[in-house]
Amino acid sequence: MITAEHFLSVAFWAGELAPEAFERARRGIVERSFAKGAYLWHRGDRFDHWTGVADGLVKVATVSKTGKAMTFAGIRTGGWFGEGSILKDEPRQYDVVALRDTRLVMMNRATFVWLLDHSVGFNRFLVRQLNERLGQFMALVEYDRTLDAPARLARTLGWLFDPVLYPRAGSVLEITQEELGLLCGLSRQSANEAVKVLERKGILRVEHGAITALDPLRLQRFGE
DNA sequence: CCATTAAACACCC
DNA sequence: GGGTGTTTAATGG
Repeated sequence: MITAEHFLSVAFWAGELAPEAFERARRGIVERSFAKGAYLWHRGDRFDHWTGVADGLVKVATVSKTGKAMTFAGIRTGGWFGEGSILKDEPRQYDVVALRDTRLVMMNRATFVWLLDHSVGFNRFLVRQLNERLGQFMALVEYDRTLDAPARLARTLGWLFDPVLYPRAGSVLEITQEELGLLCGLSRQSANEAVKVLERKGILRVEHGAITALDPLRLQRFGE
């Protein structure tokens, strides 16, 4: 179980819950740490928790039958994910890997279902999040075939600066170019090159181990 | 061939 | 020490 302050600090949507729902949610959450490189779960696992990133960075990916790696999303501190498997009560569809040392907060299924049945605030949050994700996945369709390296990196970054998914995130993201490469399927050199192209275009600023988004909206739509 | 990447190295926060 | 910029050799489409 986690404290009320901690809950509020890792779940921006917790503020939308009525007192009873807030308390139920808090009691249904436990925290757990994962080392860099560790799998939070594999495709096919039964993992009965809805999950938030309290601190860290995580990659949601799969490998196709032909062996091709495919990244669906990166989740940074403050992000919540995995509601699909809980809602449908089915095994995980994707692998999830910690790209750096990461602390997770995990809500058990019974609590999630109770919130779904009793909390309007929780449902509003979920609908908003699912709708936003839908938009991202539609953008993924053209991602692989038609976009060059800078455009792919820009969009990957755009998701990490999504104001609906990360309303308190601000414009600075602590991320290394190696981690960025892992997220969008580029080598470190290519990620470095792509990031400099985008800096020259004035839509972001590169710092040591961090990226500042000067224009988050243009990041998401880059290459359109 | 050309493009990309892994590996190795030297800087610098 | 970890992250970054660059070179070089290997790799693969």
